[in-house]
Amino acid sequence: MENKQVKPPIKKGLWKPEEDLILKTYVETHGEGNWATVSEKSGLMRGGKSCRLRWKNYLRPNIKRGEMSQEEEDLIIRMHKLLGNRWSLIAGRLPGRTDNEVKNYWNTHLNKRCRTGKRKPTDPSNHQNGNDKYKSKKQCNSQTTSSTSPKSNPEESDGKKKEKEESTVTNTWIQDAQSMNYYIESPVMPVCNDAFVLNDEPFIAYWDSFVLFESFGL
DNA sequence: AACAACCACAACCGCTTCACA
DNA sequence: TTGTGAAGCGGTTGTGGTTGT
Repeated sequence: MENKQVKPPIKKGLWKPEEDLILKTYVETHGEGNWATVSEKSGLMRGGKSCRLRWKNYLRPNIKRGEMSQEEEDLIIRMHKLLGNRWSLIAGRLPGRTDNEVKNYWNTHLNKRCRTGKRKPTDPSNHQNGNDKYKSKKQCNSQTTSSTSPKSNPEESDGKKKEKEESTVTNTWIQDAQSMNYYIESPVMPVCNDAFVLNDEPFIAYWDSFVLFESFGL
């Protein structure tokens, strides 16, 4: 009974800089993947999930930190209208941004604004100064931009989910799009928005989201 | 100065999906 | 085809800084 190996307790809570350094060094040396062994072999007393999340959201190269630009913000709003809470998909269209960051930003900034119908003024100066009440708080890991990892291309693996979501996502998107004055034009897309329903089935549900995005010029 | 309330963000949890034997 | 472990995802909670009283 007692010969079971007692696992060391998994550490939780905020990551310390030295832990970041250990994880970063380890992943840069050995590569991503197999997160369960990363925590063991690196000596970090963290769960594999925690390591993966920390790497993905903060330590990975090309992570973009700091305030969202007006363009990014608009994109999030528009895509959320189309896709709902598909944060990984939305983040996939924002180079350097993570799903967690997009989700947090939505929940803290955009959600309430959209609910109240207010929009942030487009004045760029407002962007630098506005809402930076807490800006200096946690900006320790600033990096520059680039693309997301190729492995987790959410748009490809997303086909199966679509059917499940079609009732919630697609039923209103045309109305939303129209209300936002989008003009949909695509080689494979009928010009008339009303033509998206085939035999009671929303036509859009069978599309790859890529087509959807391209159609909106995103 | 002290404390409570508020806010933004980091991290965790549980479920789902994927990959592979 | 099926079982299993790893990875991914989204919702929720925790943490710590700022502001107001």
